[in-house]
Amino acid sequence: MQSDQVPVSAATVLDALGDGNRRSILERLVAGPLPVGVLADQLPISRPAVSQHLRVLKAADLVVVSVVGTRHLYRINRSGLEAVRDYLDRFWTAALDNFAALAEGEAAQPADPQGSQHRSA
Amino acid sequence: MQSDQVPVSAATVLDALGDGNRRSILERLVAGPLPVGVLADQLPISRPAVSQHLRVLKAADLVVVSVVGTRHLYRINRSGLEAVRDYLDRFWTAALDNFAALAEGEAAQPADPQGSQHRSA
DNA sequence: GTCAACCGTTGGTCTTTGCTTACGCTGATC
DNA sequence: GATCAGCGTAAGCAAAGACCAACGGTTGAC
Repeated sequence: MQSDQVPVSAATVLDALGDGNRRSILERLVAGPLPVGVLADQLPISRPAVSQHLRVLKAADLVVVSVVGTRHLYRINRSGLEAVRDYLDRFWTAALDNFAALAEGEAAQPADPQGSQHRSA
Repeated sequence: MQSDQVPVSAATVLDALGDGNRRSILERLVAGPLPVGVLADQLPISRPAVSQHLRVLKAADLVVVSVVGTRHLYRINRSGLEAVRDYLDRFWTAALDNFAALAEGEAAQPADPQGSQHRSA
């Protein structure tokens, strides 16, 4: 019910993508739909653990499931990816604006020795 | 040394973005560069906690710091965002290919009652 | 030189969360 | 109807990590 009308929040998707095993699951699903048991065989965790990760990924609209008999085929979904892309684009454009504003500020008063000398601690 | 030549891995960036407080920090920095103390005042966590989060964000190339006297001004950086965009684009195109391949398969043998009836658990 | 402001780091505590074992349910097969 | 394959869920436990207080270091002001 939450996979079509209401888009998931970017926070939910990023929390889902914040785990290495969940990213591994998605990378396996890139090659094509897979059932839970096959995913568990390809990962160093048990099948219930995979099932729990898939629940998180499904809540984030990153995967969809097709029930075929007793097999649950999971497949990558684009809805979750859209939410992240939009979220990141906000920072992207904002970083551009910040950089432009900073360049203007430095052009206005170019005398800033320390600010322009060291860039990383 | 890691902020320019060698791009950070998408895993590092996604792990960094997997925390709500770190995302809040980035959202504050969208409006412009801020020192650590001001960030801590705007967030429900202490200043050392903010400092630790900033260390993670800096390792992920999501922020850069400009030292001005005793003040450390943090600003959003695009390098980390690029890594995530590239990573997500892999899934994006792969999901498209999967969908195309699946459509071909269904067109080849459209007789699949259960597979097309229930789509979500 | 002295003091204050600002920040990074460390040690320790506690919450979060990821994993496994055990169990129950559904659908296919005979 | 009985049996088996394939999953999801709940409970308990261990590892990860997020948090704070205290400390030390550096810079600027006087």
